Amino acid sequence: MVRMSGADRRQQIVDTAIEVILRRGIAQAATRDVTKALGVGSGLLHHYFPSWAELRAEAVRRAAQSEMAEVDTMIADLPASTAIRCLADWMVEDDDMRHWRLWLNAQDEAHRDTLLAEVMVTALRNWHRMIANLLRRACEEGSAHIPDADAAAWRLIALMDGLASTMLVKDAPITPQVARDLILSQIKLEGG
Amino acid sequence: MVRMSGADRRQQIVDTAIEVILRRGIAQAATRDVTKALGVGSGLLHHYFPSWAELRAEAVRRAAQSEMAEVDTMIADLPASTAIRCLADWMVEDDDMRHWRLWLNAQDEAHRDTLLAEVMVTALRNWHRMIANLLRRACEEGSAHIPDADAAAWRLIALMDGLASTMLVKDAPITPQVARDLILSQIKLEGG
DNA sequence: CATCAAGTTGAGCATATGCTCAATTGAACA
DNA sequence: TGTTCAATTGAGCATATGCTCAACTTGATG
Repeated sequence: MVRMSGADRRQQIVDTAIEVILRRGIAQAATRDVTKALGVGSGLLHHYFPSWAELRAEAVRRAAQSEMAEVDTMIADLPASTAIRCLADWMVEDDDMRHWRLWLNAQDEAHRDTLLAEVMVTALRNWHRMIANLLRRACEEGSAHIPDADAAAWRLIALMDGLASTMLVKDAPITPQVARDLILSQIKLEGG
Repeated sequence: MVRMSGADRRQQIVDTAIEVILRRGIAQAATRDVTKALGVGSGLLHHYFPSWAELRAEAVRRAAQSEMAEVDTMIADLPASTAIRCLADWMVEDDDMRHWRLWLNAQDEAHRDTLLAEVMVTALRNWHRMIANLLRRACEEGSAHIPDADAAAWRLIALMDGLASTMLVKDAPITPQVARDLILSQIKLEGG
């Protein structure tokens, strides 16, 4: 095996863990999947991460961060009203729902895993801040009248979570198209 | 071991499976937990159920049915406006969130398990019908003006799901009290 | 070139899980 | 009383997982 510096190897392991988790789902992903994908021995993984729980949490943290950053740049230069519609589209266009799968699986696993819980709470707060700010911007730009942007943001986030969770069930009554419409109608209800 | 008729034993096994699943969570519940709780051999379980997946699906189906029935009788004789507030309270008062845990875990597991997916889709449809009817009743009784009760019901269900899922995470920013307020404000937004 | 710290290995332990199957038990019935 | 068959047993197989640890390898350093 090629020899790497500690920092690089660590990074590479996290990257691979993200891929594995996206492919197999959090509950099904195992340390062996990661070491196999990297072609390294099992001991190497534990040399850098004391436990699978820690690696997993780190992977989810990084995945969540990069996803947030992606959306942030996507909507940064758009008028708020456009950005909001973009967000609804983006939620549905996620190919094969991979990112939603990651997010929802992680949320479920977080009910049992303290490390993951911390990661999810942080990510959740970040999403809330971003969406609440977006709603406030819409008000300032005159394209919306939302009395309580914080509450509205929580409602929107919960709605998206709930819809996504249902969409992922086979033959669910909620299709991506329906979900998108429900989100847009919710935004109208909020005063958008 | 006491000898039982096939039908009774089957029933008893499902009952015990529900208890075990409520206590340990779906992902953590194992056949051994059920047989141990019953004090029977492992073979007995597989004599009545071809696989753990089938028993598990049956247990979730029955749990969901009895929970729906419970709520149904709770709100049947109330005025719609009161019933709606009752529902919001009921969601939050679930002691230790056991039933939400079951519902959310099952939904997550349903992403991978076809049998569970069928159960969840049926349960979801039932909940939607019940809530949509409740909203329509509120309109008839003059306590609400909701243009599209079906869409409103989907939004409410998704909102509850999303809020519950967040609430279950340790140190989450959404407390039961906040969740209750968000649901009630959502109902107002819908025209209730 | 010798040394040494750090990267790396992988067999293997401990544990957990679903499920099988040959054997045993007991209740109902003739 | 004896027969029959469904109910029941439980050791054990196959598989999967996280993690350990003694040993090995390699690149940098003096």
